[in-house]
Amino acid sequence: MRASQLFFPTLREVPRDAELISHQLLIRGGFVRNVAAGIYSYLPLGWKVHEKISQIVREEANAFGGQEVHMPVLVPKELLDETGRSKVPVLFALKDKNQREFFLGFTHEEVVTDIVRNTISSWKQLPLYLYQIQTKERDEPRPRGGLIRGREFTMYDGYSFDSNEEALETIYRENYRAYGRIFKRCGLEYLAVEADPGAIGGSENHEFMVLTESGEDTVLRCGNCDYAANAERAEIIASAEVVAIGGKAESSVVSTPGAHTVDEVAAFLKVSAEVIIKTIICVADGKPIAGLIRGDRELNLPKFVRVIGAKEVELADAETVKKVTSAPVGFAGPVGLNIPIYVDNELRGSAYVVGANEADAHRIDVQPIADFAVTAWGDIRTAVAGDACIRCGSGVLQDARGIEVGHIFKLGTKYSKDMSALFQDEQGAKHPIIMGCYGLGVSRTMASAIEAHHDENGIRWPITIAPFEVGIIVANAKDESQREYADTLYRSLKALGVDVLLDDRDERIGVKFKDFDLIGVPIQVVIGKGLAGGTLELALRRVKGEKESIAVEGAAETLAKRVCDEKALLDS
RNA sequence: CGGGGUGUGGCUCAGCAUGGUAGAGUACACGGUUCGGGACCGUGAGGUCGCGAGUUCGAAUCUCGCCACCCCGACCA
Repeated sequence: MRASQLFFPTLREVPRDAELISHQLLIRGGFVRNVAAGIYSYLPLGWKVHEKISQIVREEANAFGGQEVHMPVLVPKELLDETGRSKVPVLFALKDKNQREFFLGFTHEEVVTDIVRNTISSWKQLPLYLYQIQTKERDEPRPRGGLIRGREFTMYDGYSFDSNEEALETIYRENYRAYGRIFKRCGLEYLAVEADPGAIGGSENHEFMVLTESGEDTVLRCGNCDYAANAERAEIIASAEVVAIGGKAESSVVSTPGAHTVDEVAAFLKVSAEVIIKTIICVADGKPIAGLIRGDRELNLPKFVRVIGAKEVELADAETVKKVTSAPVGFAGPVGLNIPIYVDNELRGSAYVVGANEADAHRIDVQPIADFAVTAWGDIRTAVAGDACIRCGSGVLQDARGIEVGHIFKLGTKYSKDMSALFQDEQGAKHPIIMGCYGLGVSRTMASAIEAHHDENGIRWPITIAPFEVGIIVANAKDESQREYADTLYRSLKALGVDVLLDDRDERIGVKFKDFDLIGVPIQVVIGKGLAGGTLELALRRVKGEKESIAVEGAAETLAKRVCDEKALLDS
């Protein structure tokens, strides 16, 4: 491509509405343009990157026997009624001219299961793996960060169909490995972590996180074994035993005027947050309950739901808190509380500080069981760095930030049962097909790559997903010999299969450097004053400030080889 | 959905407190000078000041309502 012909409207300044670096650079580099909240158009450069990522995903899915299909964006309501998912809140809904109801596809389990149940009837037709790379529509409560979380985005979604658990295990591992290869080829450092399955259900599942400082998720991994989990999901080893009760000081109420938060209470009483207990009033399936955790910890709602066996748990509003504790928010405590009290495993000590259930007062020297009834103990707090590893017991968890770019699930028979997708075994007996689903955010991977690879001048695309592999800069567009040679080199590189951008614009060289750095051309060649002496300059975007000299003689071959070398660094 | 913020040529912003009919930089067009890291001079074109009411002789500016977008939280299949 010649830059003079290429539509890539770069921006000098940071767009006002873009906060995240990937969002800023995608817009500044002319990759995407915003249309509405969470909805973007891809311009030529953006689409090239998008398609390069898609192609890598496609190749890896095909490699384990995946077959590409393409399902519709419009999904009839009746199909989602079969699994009850027509009530999912993020659905975009619309009607056709006959008032028939449709949704815009947010994921395609029902659609693909419908295809399979109408075509598959025997164990001999399994296994089957179908996938698509398609636009998904979700009316997210809060789109954010450009391509990181959009309402319209591109997702790879794969679906496996098997007749037995072993086969599901096999295809699940195939996907697990393929995802690893995909992110590696895209030049991304990733981590597969155990995760909460959420409402999609199923048993085993893994999230694939791209590790970057700006990630919105916290992941924990063991320094000793290979355990890794989303911090939300990571389990915590229960304390060995309950400390014996007896001989402890009588609890008493002290005045703590204006101290609502743990920090304020800790400062006022001159104690550490570790000896303060947070009493968090929640509503579980309509009934108030209390969850007790250490002052410096976070209550983990998914864990809490499992411990108490409720369908749904949410934080109580201020009014409920007042009704239950007869005190304003900030002074709730377990002593004298007349609702079920669940206590985090960690709180096995004595002499805690808790709220006194009256304004501006806390109670000190409190011990669970001795001073209040414990409905049940449980793991209800969110794990943090420093906690012991649940798997090996000896390692300590370390934290990192990540962006969730993929999530794979063993679904089991959840959807096949709801939709009667059955197969007959060798004996002729009918069973629901065993399924798995595998999602990978293509557009989110694109943004994540920028989050992971950028500097103050712009994007540093890994060469495998860069919009161009090599960029040629003509230093002086008015120099006939430079222009002619650049054109020759450009044609030679194209003939060698190199994806090359020739900057033949009548611009000062500074403009060209800035644009190339901004859009992230990985290998940059300058045809300048050295041409007369038989040399060109070569710079790598990923290496800062270094230029090397290469010979004009065989330059195209030299560059083509460099492209291969750079790719090999990622593919090894 | 709760909290905060922002809407003024394509882009980034000033002007608003104390109303008098819109300005800079950049980008764009033309001319000239430049030419190895976003050049300089000159000329020119480009704006229903988010939308709608209201107050006023007069509203970008004051009042009320609405909308859009961004950030934090809730949520996130």
